[in-house]
Amino acid sequence: MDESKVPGWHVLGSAGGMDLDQTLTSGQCFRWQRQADGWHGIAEGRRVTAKVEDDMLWLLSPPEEDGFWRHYFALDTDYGALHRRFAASKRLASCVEAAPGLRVLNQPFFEVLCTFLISQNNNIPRIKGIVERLCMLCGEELAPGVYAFPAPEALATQTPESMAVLRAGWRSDYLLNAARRVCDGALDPQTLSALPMDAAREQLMQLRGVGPKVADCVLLYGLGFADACPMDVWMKRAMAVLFPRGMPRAAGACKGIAQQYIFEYARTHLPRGEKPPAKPRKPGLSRAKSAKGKTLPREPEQSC
DNA sequence: TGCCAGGCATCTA
DNA sequence: TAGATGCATGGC
Repeated sequence: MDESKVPGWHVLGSAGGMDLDQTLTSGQCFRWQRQADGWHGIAEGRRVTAKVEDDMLWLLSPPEEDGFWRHYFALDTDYGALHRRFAASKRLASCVEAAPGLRVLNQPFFEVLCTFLISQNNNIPRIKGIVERLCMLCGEELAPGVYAFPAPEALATQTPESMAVLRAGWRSDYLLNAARRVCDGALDPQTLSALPMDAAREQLMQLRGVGPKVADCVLLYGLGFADACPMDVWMKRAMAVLFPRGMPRAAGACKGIAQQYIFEYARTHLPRGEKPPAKPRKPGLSRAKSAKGKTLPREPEQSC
């Protein structure tokens, strides 16, 4: 037996201040569970248990998968340096203070696409439930009762009838269509990654069920477009973090997303020591929310 | 029990 | 073109 393939606890590397609780509960991923021995997760057919001790990231996984997880956890991004730069901005410093251990994960494209299609007009507990049922329906069984996220080919063979068990509502059609577009080559992550970000966003939005929000999440989490965060989106999210008064019930999730956007925006847009540009003035949030009287209250501007 | 959710497509004025 | 509405389901 090849000993190198035996899963065992080992150090992947310095955690660099990463906090798994903050990162894995921020709403960017949906297949992690906290258990007594650490965080249990599945990505791209790989199972792992992860924990941070003394700022070292420990994994219980086959060592040959270390490269995958190093990329997944973005261990090569120097968040310490980022945080020092953020200190120049009151806004960013507030976000860092709220969740200094938050990191943006690099997740598999198809998993991100599907989970964020599921996320629309939905809440996180239910999103997780639908994702788990989807994996049980057509994902590979990695261990008794443990399923990988479905491959596009496996999902594409499903039907609206077979998808009914997901209880995902109209989102099932979006999932089927997305899987089939990936399978027929019309949607290819490598091609998308090679495009300029705006072109990649435009192509994603050709997909039924993908609007600006879902497209940006796929660009950011699933395609490595770290700057998939237009200024107005960034500022909307920042508002939710810095001015929580009047936030809807999902404030926790909103905060997580806000911080992720802020980190990535600042990382790619702010030259060292430079202040972020002024916030453009925009009307409130989405039309639908305004119509329902759920618009976040506007707050006075803060200079950064 | 009823509101609302990490949107989006479609309809209407 | 902007605003309104409906969509399926379940968490809270």
